[in-house]
Amino acid sequence: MTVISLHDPSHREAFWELEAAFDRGDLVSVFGQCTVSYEGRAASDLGSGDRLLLLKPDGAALVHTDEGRTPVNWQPPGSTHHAAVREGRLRVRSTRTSPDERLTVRFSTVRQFSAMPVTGGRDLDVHGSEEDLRTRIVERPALIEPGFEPTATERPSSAGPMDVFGVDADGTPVVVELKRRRVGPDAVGQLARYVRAVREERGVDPDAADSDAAVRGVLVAPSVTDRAAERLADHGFDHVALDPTADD
Amino acid sequence: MTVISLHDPSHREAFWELEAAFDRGDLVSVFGQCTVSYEGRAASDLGSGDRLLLLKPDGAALVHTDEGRTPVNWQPPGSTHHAAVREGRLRVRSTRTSPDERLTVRFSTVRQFSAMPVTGGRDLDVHGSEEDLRTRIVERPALIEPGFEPTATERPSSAGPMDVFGVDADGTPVVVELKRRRVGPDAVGQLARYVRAVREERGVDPDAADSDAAVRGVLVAPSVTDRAAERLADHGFDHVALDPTADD
DNA sequence: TGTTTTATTTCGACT
DNA sequence: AGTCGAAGTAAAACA
Repeated sequence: MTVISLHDPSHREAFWELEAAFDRGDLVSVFGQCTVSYEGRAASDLGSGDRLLLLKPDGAALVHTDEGRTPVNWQPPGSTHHAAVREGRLRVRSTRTSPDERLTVRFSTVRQFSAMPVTGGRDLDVHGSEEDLRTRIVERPALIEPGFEPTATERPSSAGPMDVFGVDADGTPVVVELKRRRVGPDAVGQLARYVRAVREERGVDPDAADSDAAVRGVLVAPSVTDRAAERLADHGFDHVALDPTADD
Repeated sequence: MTVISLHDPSHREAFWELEAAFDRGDLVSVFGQCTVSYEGRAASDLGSGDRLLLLKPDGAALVHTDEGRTPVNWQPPGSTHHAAVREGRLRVRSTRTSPDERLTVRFSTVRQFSAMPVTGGRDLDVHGSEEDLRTRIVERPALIEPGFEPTATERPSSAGPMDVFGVDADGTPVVVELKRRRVGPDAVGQLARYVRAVREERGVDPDAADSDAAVRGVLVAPSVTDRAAERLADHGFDHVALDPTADD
C-alpha cells in the first residue's frame, strides 16, 4: 500500500522488486542507462543512454528521454511485461500479439526504481470538444443565428452524417458543419457535399448558390483560412465564428 | 550528477527540490494524490487521485495514471514549469503561449519525488517508415518489377509531390505511391490524381485505363482492402505487396 | 476482431 | 508563424 523506492539498486534487487510490483499491479518507473530495441509494426534501435522506463499494470510501457511529449519507444496497453537478469544485467521485455510487437530494454545501470500503487481518479471531464460544441448549439440555437431551430444531430445523408441539421427563421433547411479549430478549404468541401446531398433529396438544383438554393450551409469554426473564405463565398455559405472553449 | 529521490517528502521539501531540479535541467517525476486542470485548446478537470507527473527540462509536462499509452493530461515541449506552495500544498503549473495553455497540478499528498540528470543517447534509428521504404525501392528497383528504373523521388506535379517516379522496362512512365500499411480506396484516389496529372503534362487522354494510357500507376502497400482492389482494377493500376518491415 | 473517424493529436519539413 | 502530411500515431465508435 506504500511506495517502494530504491536508490542505485543492484540489477538482481531491481528484478526482484519488479516482479513483486507486477504481481501487486503497481505503476513502476525505472531510471538508468539502457539500450532499447523494438520490433513489430516497424523496427528501431536506440543506443546506450539515460532513460525513464514506465511500466503500467494495464500492459503499457513507455520509454522517455529528457525531450519531447511522446515516448521515444513504447508498447501499447494489453502487452505483458517480463523482467529477467541476463549476464548480470536487468532486462525488461514487453510483448503483445496481433500485431506481434516486442520492446526490449537492457539496463547497464539502474539508478532509481519506484513501485507505486495507484488508486482512483481516472475519470477526466473534458469540455471544448466537438461533441460539447454540438450540445451547446442544440441548447442555445441562437449561437448560430436568431430564429435557427435544430431538428437533428448526426442526421444521415447520402454524403454521410451531418453534425447539425435544422431550419432558419424563414423555414429554410440549414446544414451546419462544426469544426473545433481554424479550418481550410477541405471543410467547405465537406459542407458542400452535405448541402448537395440534401438538395438532391429535395429535388432542387444541387449546384445553385443563391437564395433559390433552398438549402443553406453554415460552417461553425473559430476562424477560416483565406482560401476557405473564398470557397464559402463561391457556395453562398455562411461562417459563424465560435470558439469551442468559450462559455457562451 | 546523481539522482535525488525523496520518499514521502513534505510539500515544502518537494517544492525546494523541484526548483533546484528545474535549475539543473533534470528530468523530474512526482507521484502522489492530486487534482489536475487544463485550459487552452480545450479545457478539462480531473478529480483527486494518484498520478505520476513527469516534468522535462524542454518544457514538456505529462500526467499519467495507471492506464493508457497517452497521458491523461499534458503540456507540450516549450512550456515553462513553475512550482509553488499554496495553502501548505505543492502546486505545479506549466504554461505556454501561442496557443495560450495552462496545466495545473495540485497535490494533496506527495508520495515520491525523483530528480534525474539525463545524458546522451537521444538519437533513435527507426526503420520501416515510408521514407525507409522509398530508400529501399530506389536502391533495389526490382522490388517494384524487373526493369523498373526510378528517376525521381518526391517529384512535383500539379496534384502534389509523388513518392517515386520512374520508367518501366518498356520506357513507359510509372507513378509509384507508397503506403506502409494496409490501404483503402483513398490511396487509389491519390495515385489516380498523380497519374492523371502526369498524363495531362504529356498531353495524353487523362482518363484512359488501358495499355494506351502511356502512364502507369503502381501502389506499394503490404495489402489492400477489397474496395481498393476494385478501384485499382478500374484504373488499370498495379499493386505490389511489400512489407515495410521485411529485410527484402 | 477489423474498419472508420477524431484528436488539447504530435512531429517534422517547408513556405 | 502557418500549412501540409506522416505516424510503430492512439483511442473511441461502430460494424
